[in-house]
Amino acid sequence: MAIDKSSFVPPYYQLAQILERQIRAGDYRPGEALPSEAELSEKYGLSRMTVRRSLSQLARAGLIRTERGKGTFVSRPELDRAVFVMEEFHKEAAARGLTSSVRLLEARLVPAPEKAAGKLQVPAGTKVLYIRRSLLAGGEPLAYDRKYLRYDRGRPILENELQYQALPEMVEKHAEALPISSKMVLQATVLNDEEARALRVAPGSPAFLLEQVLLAGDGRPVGWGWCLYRGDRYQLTSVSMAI
Amino acid sequence: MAIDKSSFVPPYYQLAQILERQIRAGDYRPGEALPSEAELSEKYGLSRMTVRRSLSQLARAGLIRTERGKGTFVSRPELDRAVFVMEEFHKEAAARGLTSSVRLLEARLVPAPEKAAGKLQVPAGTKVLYIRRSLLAGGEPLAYDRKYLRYDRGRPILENELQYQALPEMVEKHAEALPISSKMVLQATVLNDEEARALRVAPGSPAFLLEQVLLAGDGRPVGWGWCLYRGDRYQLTSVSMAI
DNA sequence: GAGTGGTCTAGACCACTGT
DNA sequence: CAGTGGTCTAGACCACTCC
Repeated sequence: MAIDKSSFVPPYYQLAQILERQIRAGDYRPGEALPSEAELSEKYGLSRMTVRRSLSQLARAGLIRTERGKGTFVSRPELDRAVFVMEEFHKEAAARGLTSSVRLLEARLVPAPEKAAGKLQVPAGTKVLYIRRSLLAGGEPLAYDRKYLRYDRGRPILENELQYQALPEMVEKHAEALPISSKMVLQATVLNDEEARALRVAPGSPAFLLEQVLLAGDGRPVGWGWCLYRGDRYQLTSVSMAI
Repeated sequence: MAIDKSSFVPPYYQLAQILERQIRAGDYRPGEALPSEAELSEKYGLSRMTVRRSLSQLARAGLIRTERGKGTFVSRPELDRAVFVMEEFHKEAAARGLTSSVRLLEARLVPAPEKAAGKLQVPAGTKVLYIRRSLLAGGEPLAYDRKYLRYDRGRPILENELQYQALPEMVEKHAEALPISSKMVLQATVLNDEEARALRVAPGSPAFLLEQVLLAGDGRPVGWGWCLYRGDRYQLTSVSMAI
């Protein structure tokens, strides 16, 4: 096992692959130390910086862990730990080979209800933009989205926009500050009558409840809402860190 | 804004923080180019390698993106994208300040039912280890776990172990191959009578359904099962990439 | 051709853990 | 003390993009 410097695959990546294979094959067991950076550097004819790049890649993937002054050790795999990634709606539908569209059910300025006012940090009763949308994938409803957005500019809302734009762009156009980050909470729930009707399933059906808060660059909340994903059509798959 | 080389914070990290602040403050807008690596190197008195380290940190966090031959650009924030991390049960309970424990409800060798046999890639009827456990947090059931594990060694099962050990260690001791990775699928569901009884909630209550497949280093399945998390006691929170 | 990011090197100094 | 990983440098060559 050596490094092919004429390959298109850069040496740091080749070494990372070699070490990963050795770890997966059990040549180095969990808890065991890998050769030191100096030894790897000497053995594979690479500079220490390049060796370190390979190792940091494996460390990011969770295969190894380094301890200053001691060495580099194979990690015990964290089998009961999982990472789930939820992509943007249209992107995810496209990845699954489904046509996706958004149907605007309602969009108007309303006095903020107490809960929304609290989440948006505005006085209760402040005029905010309320939006209800149905997200369709493959012609069938997949999710039902309700959101409150701060709205201070006085720009007219174009229905056209709301139907085709993702939420971030809507907020960018109509809210007072540009959202720069979002905080989400995912829960399991069962649908009430109204929600079940919107999603064309039976009341009491399971669903994911995704609560979302949009934050401006200064940390102020710009939007808040929930999106319900049909339990029979939506699931999350754990991702494994790639090296 | 300059780099303090006498600080305990390494220069690459200081520069990453400076650039992050500037991006969040809107000094560089989404789509705009950052100064080139050579310019940053000159301006902050750092070598290009060090500048690159700062930039790759910001790129990993999703704030910027590099294009070879063109430059480094501020990313449009992906507000509708979320990453959820599910930690190992005991770790998560501890993080929430709850005592956690595991109650073994059942553990015996059974002929593999058809579905389990398929998932484990063994002939139907092969003797496999079947385990039912209740995961308690703060004295109350939080999750209900059922698993099938390949079992070829013939070692006796100690109840003791099953109650206090996480699944990976159990498998390590009792299955024929060491699991090295796991694949999980997360769904929303409603509980049937048996599951609701185990979790001490009403039938029809919402729950997360976590299906888990444990894989050996060579990719062969070693274990398969589902774990149900009470919807009223468990939720996932999106993590933002830290620089 | 000039400018960009992607990779690599050889050497240096440091802080830390072990003996 | 010798050995480890953590950081930094100055320079080099490359592939790519745009003019």
